[in-house]
Amino acid sequence: MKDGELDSVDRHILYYLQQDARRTSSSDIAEKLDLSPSTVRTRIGKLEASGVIRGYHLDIDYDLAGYPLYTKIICTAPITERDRLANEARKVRGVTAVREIMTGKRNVYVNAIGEDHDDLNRIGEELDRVGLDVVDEQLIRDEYVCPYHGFLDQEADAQPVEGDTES
Amino acid sequence: MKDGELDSVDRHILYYLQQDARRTSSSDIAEKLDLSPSTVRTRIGKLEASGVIRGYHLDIDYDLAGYPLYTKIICTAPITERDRLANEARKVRGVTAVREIMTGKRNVYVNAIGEDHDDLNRIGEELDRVGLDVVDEQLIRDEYVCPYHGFLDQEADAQPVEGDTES
DNA sequence: CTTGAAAAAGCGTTAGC
DNA sequence: GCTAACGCTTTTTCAAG
Repeated sequence: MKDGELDSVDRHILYYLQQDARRTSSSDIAEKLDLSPSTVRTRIGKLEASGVIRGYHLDIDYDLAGYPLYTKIICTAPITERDRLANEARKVRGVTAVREIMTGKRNVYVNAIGEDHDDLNRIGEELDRVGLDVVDEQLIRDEYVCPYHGFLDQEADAQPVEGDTES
Repeated sequence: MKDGELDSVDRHILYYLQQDARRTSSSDIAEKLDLSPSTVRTRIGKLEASGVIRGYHLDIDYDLAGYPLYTKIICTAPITERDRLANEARKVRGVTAVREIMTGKRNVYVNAIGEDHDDLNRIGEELDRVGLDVVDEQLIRDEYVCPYHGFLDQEADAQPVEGDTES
C-alpha cells in the first residue's frame, strides 16, 4: 500500500480502533460507518499489512500496577548511530518505549520502568554500555494517551467534539 | 482492588495482552497459562475495573499514515497547576499523549501530530493559551513501543518463557 | 477456580454487483 | 472496490460444582 493514501473510511476505522482496540469489532465499526463488516475487515487487513497499524497495545497504569518508578531517560547518540542505538535500547529490560528525535543533543528518549532504585541504576548503566549517553532522568508522574482526533474531520472541520461544553 | 496486588497470573495476562491486545483472546491466554478461559476473563475484568488496564490502543505508524509531523513539545507548568494544565493539553486537537514529569522546569511533555506547519503552530499556540509555557519542540523521527518484560519474570529471573516447570 | 452446556458473535470465503 | 450470504470457528455467557 502506498504512503499517505488513507481515505476517509480508513481514517474512521483508525479512529474507532483507537478508542478500544480490543472490543471494537469490524462489525461495530461497519455499523457506525454504514458499511459491511467485510469491507471493514478488508480495510483493517490492508492497514495492518501496509504497516500503518503496527499493533494493538495495552494502556497500563503502571503506578496502580505496583510499579511506581516509571521514568523518562534522555540520552544523546551520535546521529550516525542513533538508529542502531535506539534499537539496542529497546532490548534493555524495563524499557517500554524509545523515541528518536530528529535533531539536537537530547535525541533519544527512553521510557522505562524500574522495580526499585537499583533497577533504575541498572537500566541507566545498560543504556550507557550500549553506547547511549544518559544526560537526564526524570520520574514520570502520570501519562495520558489520547486518540488522535485528526482522523475524524481533517478535511471537514467545524465539527466540535463533545467536551467543550464542560464546566 | 488494592495497589500492587498483582500476582503472577495477572502479570502474565498483562504480558500476553501487551503483545497483541486485539487478537489475543482470553482463551489464548488461558491455554498458555494452563488455566480456564473463565478465570482469565475474570482476571481481565478485575484488572480493567481496578484501573490497572486503562484501555487498548492502536500503535499507528503516523509517518506511513501520511502524518510526517509527529512532534514532542516540551512545556513548563507551575507545579500547582501542572495537573490541571496537563489535562487541558489532552483536549487540544492533534495531541496524542501527555506526560507529567515529577520535577524540573521541563515538566510537561506533549506529543502531537500536526497536519502541516501551520497546524503545528496552532497546537503550540493553543498550549500557550491554556497556560503552558512551551520551551522546546522537536520532530520525532521514530517511536517504538515495547512490552514491559518485567511482567514475566520479575521475581524469578533467567526464565525465558513461562514454563509449567513448577515442582 | 473449574466445568460444560447453549447462545452469540466474529471471521474467511465465495459469488455477484 | 463494496456487498451479501453461507458455513465454520471461536468466544462469551451462565449455570453449577
